[in-house]
Amino acid sequence: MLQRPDPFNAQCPTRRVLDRIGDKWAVLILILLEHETLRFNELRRRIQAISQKMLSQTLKSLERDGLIRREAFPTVPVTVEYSLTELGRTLAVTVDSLRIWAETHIGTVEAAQRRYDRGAEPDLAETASR
Amino acid sequence: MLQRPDPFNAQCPTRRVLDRIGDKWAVLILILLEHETLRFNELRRRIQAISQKMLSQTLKSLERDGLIRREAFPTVPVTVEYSLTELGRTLAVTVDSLRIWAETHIGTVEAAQRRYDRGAEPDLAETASR
DNA sequence: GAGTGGTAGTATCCATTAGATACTGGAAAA
DNA sequence: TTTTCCAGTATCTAATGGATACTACCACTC
Repeated sequence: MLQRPDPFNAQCPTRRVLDRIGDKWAVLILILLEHETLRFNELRRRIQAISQKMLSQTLKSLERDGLIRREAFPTVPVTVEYSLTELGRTLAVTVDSLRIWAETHIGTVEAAQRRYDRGAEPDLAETASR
Repeated sequence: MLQRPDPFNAQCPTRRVLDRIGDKWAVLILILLEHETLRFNELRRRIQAISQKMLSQTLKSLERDGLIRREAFPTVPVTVEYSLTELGRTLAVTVDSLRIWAETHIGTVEAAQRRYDRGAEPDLAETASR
């Protein structure tokens, strides 16, 4: 390893990986595939408001990164199954903790948003001096 | 709580929260602020290739969500410090595990990409039949 | 036997978004 | 005196995301 990973350097590969992970559709797909194998249109129905194009694109990227496996069965019409690879499984666990965080703290976040939108200081009227 | 959180429903608030979290700039900012308080231009220098506009926008969203705190000091020129709130700190820990995942598995991901780009099956030449 | 719906996508176009660039205004450094 | 820094905003353009239509084949309904 030539230099230690630095995701804040735009050229560093870990940055590219983080950018991929930090993608809303990728996150949702990983979470969904964590517990079951799903087909293209099943994924589409589950992830509301995703377009076919984005689903197709995101699946392709995830496959390229070795995170998911695509298997096509020569049925009529063709059947395509998507599942996590071992690598993908390790990431899915991590990513799922984001979902858990969101579900746990959604109330606090929404309260903060209301406070902010009501037009004032988020916590205290603090504009300290130096 | 009227219904259980479902991030796959486009209307569910947890989905909106996940979308916010699943944002590459937000992820990087949270990781950076986990261990220190930083000012606007310091953040900009650290996060390579972020534009002022996106930094400004992302900071505003994170502040609105109650994840970071913005403090302005009436110096000349004005000094603005950004730090995590308690809520933000809980998220930063989770998000940082993404960075750790990326740094740990970057080699495997890059190998998978090379294999994929070399034009063939990612793992085995498997096109099973049914 | 015509129409509808399902399979897994691709192609195209347009709206939204991200990014590049220039600008603010006052002070300090070169 | 020109440049630099602070923390942004404003504007314009390039890239991206999303809506829609289409493929080709088959099953099912009417």
